[in-house]
Amino acid sequence: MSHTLGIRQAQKQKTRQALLDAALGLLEEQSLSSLGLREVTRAVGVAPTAFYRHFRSTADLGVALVEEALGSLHPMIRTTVSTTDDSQERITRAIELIARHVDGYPAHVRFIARERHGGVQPVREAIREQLARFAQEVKDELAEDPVSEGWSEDDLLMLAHLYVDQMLITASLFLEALEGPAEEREERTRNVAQVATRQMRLIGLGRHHWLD
Amino acid sequence: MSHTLGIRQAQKQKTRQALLDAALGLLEEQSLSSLGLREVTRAVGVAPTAFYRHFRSTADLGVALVEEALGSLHPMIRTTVSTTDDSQERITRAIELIARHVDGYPAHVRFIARERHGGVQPVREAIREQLARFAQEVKDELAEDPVSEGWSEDDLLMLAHLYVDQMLITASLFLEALEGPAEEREERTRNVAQVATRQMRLIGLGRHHWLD
DNA sequence: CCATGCAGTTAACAACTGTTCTCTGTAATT
DNA sequence: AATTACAGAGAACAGTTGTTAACTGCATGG
Repeated sequence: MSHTLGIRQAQKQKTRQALLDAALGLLEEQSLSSLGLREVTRAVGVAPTAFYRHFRSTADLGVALVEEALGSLHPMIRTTVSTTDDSQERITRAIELIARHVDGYPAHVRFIARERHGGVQPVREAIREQLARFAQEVKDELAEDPVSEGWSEDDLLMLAHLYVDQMLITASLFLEALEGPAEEREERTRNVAQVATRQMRLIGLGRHHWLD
Repeated sequence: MSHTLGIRQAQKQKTRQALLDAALGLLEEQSLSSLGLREVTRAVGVAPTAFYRHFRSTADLGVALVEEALGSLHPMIRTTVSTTDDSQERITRAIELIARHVDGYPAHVRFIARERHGGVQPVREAIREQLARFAQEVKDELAEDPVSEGWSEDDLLMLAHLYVDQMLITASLFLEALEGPAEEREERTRNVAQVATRQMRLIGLGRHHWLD
């Protein structure tokens, strides 16, 4: 059903993407609420007014960035949790997946971590919504596990939220490890991985003894 | 050793506090990186240049706010964790303590949650530092518990960080529950408390079976 | 092939920003 | 009582911001 969109719409989406990319870059050293529309267009090399052809405001652009960033996070979380029962190696692999994702999309991870509690209400809302959907999916994934037999829906959801939050915290810590001086970067990354792994293991233990 | 500071210095600290309070108020609907110095002085009713008598920049003010906000959070966390072994009632009481604190200092909680991953590096650093100190204290508190016998220092610290992060998440959720429309506020608050309590219980379970 | 639609431009606006310099009043020191 | 220190005021600066209007060129659909 996909129509090869004309040279016109193609160019439009190209500049739109350029605006998103430029914004994401500028947001490495500030938050969305201080991001100026002119700042973005200047970075792209386009007139300030062109901005309005794509977004109503920077808040609007922020919401679009949420879709993009959590769209890329989406498959990561699913595979992560589907491999996360309690076994040591599987947890290690899940943590590695997170680390790999942070390596691949650091700006996305930073954006979500920063704007989740940031100063722009519509963006917070969008992130909250997406994370709730993630938690729901994680819950469904958990429900299929034999370990979850006898669990109430509420308890499955509370564990799912615990997992999701834990993943975001871990991702943010990996990001911090990347940002510092390059010398001890590897050591810091290893340390984050080690701590996160053990926290996951502890949560997994709690999960197994939940129905006592 | 405390000298009754003169009428001069008293007035100075008064306006300084007024600047901090005004800033905290303005930060309810934006993040620090977009907070203007003029905006703050205007809210206090003081000349823009007066700002420089107290802070070098808004980032500097932000660091001062971290001290204030986490200074008020400090006793809460200590008492919270000292009452957090696994027993059901004690966990419930700890969660209530958090809820009470969020009720008492919502702006502080919002500020920390928002700027922890925010766009101003020195402020992020200050928060990171303070939270690391908290984790250290929690570790010391945990070490005295008989349940922690046989635990390595590293494992105690990783559990401490888990607790601290969990507290911040819970506090932020309580805040969100307060912010919405007043009608179902109580229900949302109860729900947050319930979920947080069970997550704490699960972590407590994992803690007890750590050495298997 | 021509008329229309629309992405992007140019110019201008009032309002705002951080920062500097100069000045004033008064509490504190001598 | 005279002098100093210093919190805060006032005015001015160059630069920035979001938004509006009228425009231009070109891909598109009739």
